[in-house]
Amino acid sequence: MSGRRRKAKSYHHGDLREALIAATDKILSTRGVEGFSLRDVARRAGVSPAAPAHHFGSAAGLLTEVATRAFKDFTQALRAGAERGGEDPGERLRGQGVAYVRFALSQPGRYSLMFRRDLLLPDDPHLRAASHEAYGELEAAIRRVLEMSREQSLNRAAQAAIIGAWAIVHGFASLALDGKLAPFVGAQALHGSLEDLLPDVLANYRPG
Amino acid sequence: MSGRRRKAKSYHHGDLREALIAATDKILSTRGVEGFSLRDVARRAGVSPAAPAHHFGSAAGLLTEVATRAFKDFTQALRAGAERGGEDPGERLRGQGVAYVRFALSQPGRYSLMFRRDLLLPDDPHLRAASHEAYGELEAAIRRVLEMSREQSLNRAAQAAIIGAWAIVHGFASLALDGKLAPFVGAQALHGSLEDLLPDVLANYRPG
DNA sequence: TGTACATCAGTGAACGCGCGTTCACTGATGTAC
DNA sequence: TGTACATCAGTGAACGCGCGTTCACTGATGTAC
Repeated sequence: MSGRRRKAKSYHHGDLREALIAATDKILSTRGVEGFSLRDVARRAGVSPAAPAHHFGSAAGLLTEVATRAFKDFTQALRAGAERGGEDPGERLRGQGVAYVRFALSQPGRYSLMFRRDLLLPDDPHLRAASHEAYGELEAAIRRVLEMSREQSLNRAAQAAIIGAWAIVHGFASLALDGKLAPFVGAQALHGSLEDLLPDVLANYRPG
Repeated sequence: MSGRRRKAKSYHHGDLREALIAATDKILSTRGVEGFSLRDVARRAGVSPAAPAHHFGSAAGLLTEVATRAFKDFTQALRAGAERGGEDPGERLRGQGVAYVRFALSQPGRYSLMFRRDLLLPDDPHLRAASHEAYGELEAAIRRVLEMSREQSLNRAAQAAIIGAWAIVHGFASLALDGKLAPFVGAQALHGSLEDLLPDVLANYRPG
C-alpha cells in the first residue's frame, strides 16, 4: 500500500514534495530567510521552476509547510527543555527559556521564518495549530509558576507573566542574531559565551 | 551666510538632501522598511532615479543617514523616559523601558530600520556613534539600579542585567509589531491596551 | 560691471538582474475492461 | 494478457515586474579677474 508509494523512485522525481522541503531547509540554514527563492529551491531539487507550484501552489505555500514543521520541532524542544527542569516550576520555566534561545540560535533561518507573517499563509490551519501548540508550552510553564490550573482563565498578572517570559527570550535571541550583543562577548566564540550568560539573565525575571 | 543657503530655493532643487530624507521617513512610516526603494524616494522628491546617488552614494548610504537620525531621536526618548522616573533607580529603568516600547510601537518603520544591518553601512562612524549613545542610556539606567559608578567595569551580573533589560523591551516591541500579542488584546485597540499591560510586564524584571 | 570659466546638482536612457507565476505541452504511470 | 484511456507530475519558454546603479550629458550657479 504505502510501500508501493515509497518504492517509486524516478517516474518523474520520486518524492519531489519532500525534496523541495529539504532544499528549503538547506537554504534557510545556510543563507537565511532572505536567501530563499522558489527558483533556487527548484534548481536544487533538479526540477523546473514551475514544478513547485504543483505541490504547494505558491512560494508562500511551501514556506508555510516548512514553518509548520519548524514550529513542531520547536514545541518539542520547549517541552524537553521544561522537562530538564524537573519538578520545580521556576526551574522548568528557565529550562524552557534556555531551550527557546538555543533553538533560535542554532537554527536562525527556521526561527526567523516562523515570525515572517509576510512570507507565509498566516491563515493556514496547520500553521496556526502548530504555532498555537508552541505557545501552549509557554503558557503551561507560567501556569505552573503561578499555581494556576489549566481551567482558570488568564488574569492580568498571568498575561503579563506570559508576555514577559516570551519577550525576554525572544528579545535575547533576536538581539543575539542581529549581532547587537557582540560587544558583550568580546573576542570569544559568540554563542558559547552568550548562552553561558543566559541563565543569569533569566534569573532576573521573576513573575509573581 | 547660512541665510544665503536657506534662501536658495530652486536652482536645481533647493535642498534635495533633506527632501530625500523626508521622503524616506514618509515611506518608513506608511509602508515600513520593506516598502522602501530608492527609485520610489526619488519619485516622491520629484527627481530622477540617479539623483540620490549624488548625495548619499547608494541606497544604503541614505538609509544609514536616516537610521542615524532615528537613533538620535531614540536616545532622546529614552532619556526623557528615564527622567519621568524621577530619582528612584527602579522607576527610572521602568520609565525608560516604557519609552523604549512606545518609540518602537509608534515608529515601527524607523525602529525596524535601526536593526537592519543588512540595509545599512554598519561601519559608518556616525551610525555607530548614534547607536552607541542609545545603548549608553540603557547601561546608565542599569548602573543606577546596581549602584555602580560610571567607572566600574561591568561584571557578569551587570552584563546580565543590561542584556535582560534590553531583551525584555526589545522582545515585547518585536512581538507586538509582529502581531504575536494580538490574542491578548482581544477586540480592543491594539497598542493602547498592550501599553497598559507593559508596566506589569516590566515589574517582573528585577535585576540584582 | 562684464566676461570667461569652473563647479556641481540633476537628467534620462540604458544596463543586467533574478524573481514568481502562467501557459500549453508531454510523457510516464495507473486503471478499467 | 492486452489494449485504450485517464490521470497527473513535471517541462520549458515566456510574461511582466521593479529594482540599484552606470553613464555621458546639460544647464544653472558661483567665482576670479
